[in-house]
Amino acid sequence: MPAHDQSTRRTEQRRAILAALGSADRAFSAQELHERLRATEHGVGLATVYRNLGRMAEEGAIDAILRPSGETAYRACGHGHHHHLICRECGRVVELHDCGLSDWSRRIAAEHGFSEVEHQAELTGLCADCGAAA
Amino acid sequence: MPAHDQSTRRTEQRRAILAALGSADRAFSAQELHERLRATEHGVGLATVYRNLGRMAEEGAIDAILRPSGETAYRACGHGHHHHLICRECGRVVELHDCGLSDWSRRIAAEHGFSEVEHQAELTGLCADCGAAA
DNA sequence: GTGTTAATGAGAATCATTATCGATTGTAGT
DNA sequence: ACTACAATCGATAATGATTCTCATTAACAC
Repeated sequence: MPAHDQSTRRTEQRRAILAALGSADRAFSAQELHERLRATEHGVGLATVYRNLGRMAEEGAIDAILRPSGETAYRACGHGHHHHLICRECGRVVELHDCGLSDWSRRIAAEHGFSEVEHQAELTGLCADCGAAA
Repeated sequence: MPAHDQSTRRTEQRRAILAALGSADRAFSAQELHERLRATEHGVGLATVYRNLGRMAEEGAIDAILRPSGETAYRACGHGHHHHLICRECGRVVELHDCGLSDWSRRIAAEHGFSEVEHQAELTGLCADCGAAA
């Protein structure tokens, strides 16, 4: 009889990736994460890091943050709609669950005849530590 | 006697690029622009397209829009702080000079001890035409 | 016109990301 | 515990966007 399996498997690598993301309060690109994991016990292949980050982001398990440079960084986030406040010096990320854009977004969209609007926003600045150091 | 020149030169290519951008109400990636210019009178080299778009964006002459895929698209925009409302079907872009985010942004930043905050926001949706077609 | 030098263009190089494919390894069923 | 088999892995080739190289071209001050 065939083993009719099609669910997501719990692999050592996926666990390592989630652990690494979960223990940090900043976002990592696939490359950075791969580098970081290489130092630990069993390194994880680069392709595997990409695969898993991509999948997890699709499933909504983690958040994808598009950097100005064009690379994608990922972060373990709380669920639900939220935005990010990112320190452009150290990369620290603060989750903002208090979204004040819905009204503005809806109003603007209506004014221009747009439907099914979604908004995407990010705040960048210097966090308390980095701002003091400057 | 040395020709002590160091300002930006008015080249045929730069003019072509600006003209192509100015005549459209949507954003183009460097590749798209290069493709489009190849059809015209004198084509413009890909490297030149990249160089000029990059420079113009730096100088603030045009706006850079980061697509979800990671590529950068450029558009001739009015000056001053503004956001974009983009149709995710046809790519049409509407400039929003009415920014309702400054207060929200400042308040959030202050709450978390951040300084020198900047915000970046984009609205995506279906424009009147594309929304009707769906 | 002439000289200087920024700008161009064809192609090589780089960087992030994705695809390939044989070797592993979870897991359900025994 | 044992087996079967597809999901996953990992090394590496391939892709796609962007940047760099360098010889050639062309703006523009004189």
